[in-house]
This record gives sequence, structure tokens and C-alpha cells, in this order.
Amino acid sequence: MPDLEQFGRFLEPALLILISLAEGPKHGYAMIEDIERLYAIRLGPGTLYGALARLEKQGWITALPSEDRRRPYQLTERGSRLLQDQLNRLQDLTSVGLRRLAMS
Amino acid sequence: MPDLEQFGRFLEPALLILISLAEGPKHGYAMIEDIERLYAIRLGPGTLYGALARLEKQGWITALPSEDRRRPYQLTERGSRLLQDQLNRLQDLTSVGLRRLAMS
DNA sequence: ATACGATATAACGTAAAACGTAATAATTGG
DNA sequence: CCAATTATTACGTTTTACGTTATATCGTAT
Repeated sequence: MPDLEQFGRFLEPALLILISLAEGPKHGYAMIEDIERLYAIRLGPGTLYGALARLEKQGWITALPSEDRRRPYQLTERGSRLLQDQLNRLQDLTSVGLRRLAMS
Repeated sequence: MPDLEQFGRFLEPALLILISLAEGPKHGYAMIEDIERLYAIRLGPGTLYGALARLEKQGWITALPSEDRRRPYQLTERGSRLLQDQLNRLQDLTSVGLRRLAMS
């Protein structure tokens, strides 16, 4: 892989966060690690917490009462429906893309 | 679908462009229409041509000699390898996401 | 012939988001 | 009790997305 890696940014951090939360409630740092395991990308704190604030404002996620210094979040009903919808579209899209590549 | 639509931006325009070009060489306007058919998102000219310029600069796509007023582009070898790689990763990711959603 | 809609790109400006870095603080392990 | 890890906040900068407007060409109907 010569230079295929320098372009990790083909996905919005927001989607990675929603997928991480689909597993269950998590706090920010846990998401960073989960996403790194999942997708081999480590989001910086600025990226992560900024995106979390925007997702909460939109109503896709909600903050849970924090036990200690951690701020856990979980998907809302709407966030979970949105994610389902987006993932279905993404699967269709990637299928088309791979089919097209295979032809050439 | 109450408000699931207002958030079309879960994918980078750059990926949509690469997928469009995977079908074969295309000029900008043709990509706009192809992407709209594919993903129900109509990229504005600012978004599209800006992304095209960046993709060319990176070496993922290259401009073909323009016949008339149109500027056709095609995937480079590197661009096509990058796309393949990204699409594979994306399929894995969406599978994980859908599996997680199904459990809750 | 020309008026009009569709095709096609360029050239802005603005706003949002990504991203890096640094600061802060609590917790854990040696 | 010191260092590393965990966890979040607060910034500043840069990039990108996105909308708008301008411009030009082509096809086609009147």
C-alpha cells in the first residue's frame, strides 16, 4: 500500500460515532478506541467532541447522567432510525461501486 | 420519514465522484446526474468542481483531452486502487453497523 | 432568426466541520 | 508519589462543503 492510507477521510466522523453507539451507550474516549478498532482511524478529541455536540443538538444522540467524570451518550430513537437508513443506502452504494470496478 | 432526509451528508462528495467514475470516464455534469440517480443527492457545482480539482491534484483522477466544452475525467490506476480499498472497508463497516443495530 | 430551456463550467463568498494541539484533571499501577 | 493512562474541554487553523451568481454553448420550437 504505497499511498492509499493518507486518505482515511472518506467518511464523516459523525457516521462512525453513530455506528459506535449502535453497540450500546458509550462515553467519548470509549468511542475513540472502538472506532480505532473498527476502522483503523483514531479521531482527535476536537473532531470527536465537536461531532458529539452537533449530533446531540440534532437529536440523534442524547447524553446520559454521568456517573463520574465520564459523559456517556446513547442513540435516540430517531438517531437509530437515521443510522439504519444511512447504512442501507451505503450498502447499496458500495455494491454499485464494487460492481462498477469489477467491470473495468 | 419525518426528518431523516435533512441529513444527506454522511458521505464525502469525493467518494461519490470516484464511484461515478468507476463506471467509466465522465464529465462534471454527467457525474452530477449519475450521482443523483445513484444516491438521490444533487451536488451543487461548487461542491462538485471543487472536489474534482482536489481529486486531480491528489492524482486519483485525471482530465482527458476535452472534445468540446466538456471536461471529461477518468480514474487513475491509483484512484481505482484507492476506491477498491475504501469500498471494501466501507462494506465491512456497514455490516458491523447493521449487525449492531439488529441486536438492540 | 431568436427566444428559451437544458447543458456545462468557472468564480466567487460564507459557514461549517475537521483536525491538531495544548490544557486540565482524575485515575491507575509500579 | 510519580508516571502513564484515561477523559474531557478549549482553543486556533485549515480545509471543505455548499450556495449563488455569472458565463457560455447547445438543441429545439416558434
